[in-house]
Amino acid sequence: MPPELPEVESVKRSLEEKLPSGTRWVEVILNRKDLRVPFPKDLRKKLVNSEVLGLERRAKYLIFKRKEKDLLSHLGMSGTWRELKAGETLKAHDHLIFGFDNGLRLAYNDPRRFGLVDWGGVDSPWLRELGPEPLSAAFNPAYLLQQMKGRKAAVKVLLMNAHLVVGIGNIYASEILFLAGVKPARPGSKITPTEAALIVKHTKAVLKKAIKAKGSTLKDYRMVNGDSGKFQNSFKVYSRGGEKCFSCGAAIRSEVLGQRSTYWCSRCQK
DNA sequence: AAACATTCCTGCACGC
DNA sequence: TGCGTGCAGGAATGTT
Repeated sequence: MPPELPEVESVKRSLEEKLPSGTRWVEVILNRKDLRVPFPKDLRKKLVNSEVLGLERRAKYLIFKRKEKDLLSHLGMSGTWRELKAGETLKAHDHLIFGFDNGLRLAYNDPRRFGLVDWGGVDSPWLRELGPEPLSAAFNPAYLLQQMKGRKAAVKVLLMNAHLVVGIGNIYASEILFLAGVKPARPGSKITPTEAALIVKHTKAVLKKAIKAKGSTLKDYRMVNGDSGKFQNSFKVYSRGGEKCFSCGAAIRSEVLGQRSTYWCSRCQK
């Protein structure tokens, strides 16, 4: 459930309140042996009695920092971490349970199992090859323009490429390009310096707004306490195929691009 | 019942 | 030629 950057960031923040630095694992229960990849064999042994030093987010990964190896969690398409209330019975697809010495109990639920839980810090294979964070100074117009140069892939597909920039998925890619006034199918090589600057500006703006709204809940995504995000109420184009553009009134178009449904206004976006 | 918020892998085409 | 890179397509899976 928390697929894109704002959702993972919101999960991280909601979890931080409940997991102060120094909290220790006291319970680790595996209800199956794998998600997208196998759980580490020694997960229980290595976690129990160790401390959570803090939580971090890199791209769409949630990181439990420890003195020992860090623990990574990726939520795939349908993963959630939720707090288990006292006496709460487990649900279908509660694959992993963590208990902590402050009484917090967490369940990782993931029907489709595209998520993963594995060891790994910033230098791990999971994180090593990733591009810059979109909210960092490294993601700037000059960088984006250079990355777009000579590439014939659609700008939307490139924006969703984690080697180029992380954290942008199918929802926010459409939203960003609408605000930037750029058609999603435009080849990267055709992006002008002015457009690159607009894309960078609106990427940062939309992601920040979405984080403030605690992400977008389409169906599964929830924060640790079960709350929904609110940013879905602010979508300008995503999931609005056939509806009127809020800016110009034209019908929002929808087409599959790079195997993902894509939404845009053919009048506002060039 | 086709679609789905993600990522990784394969295979082909192109260019040096 | 051979190699590296970019890009398209497919797969993993359960739910609605």
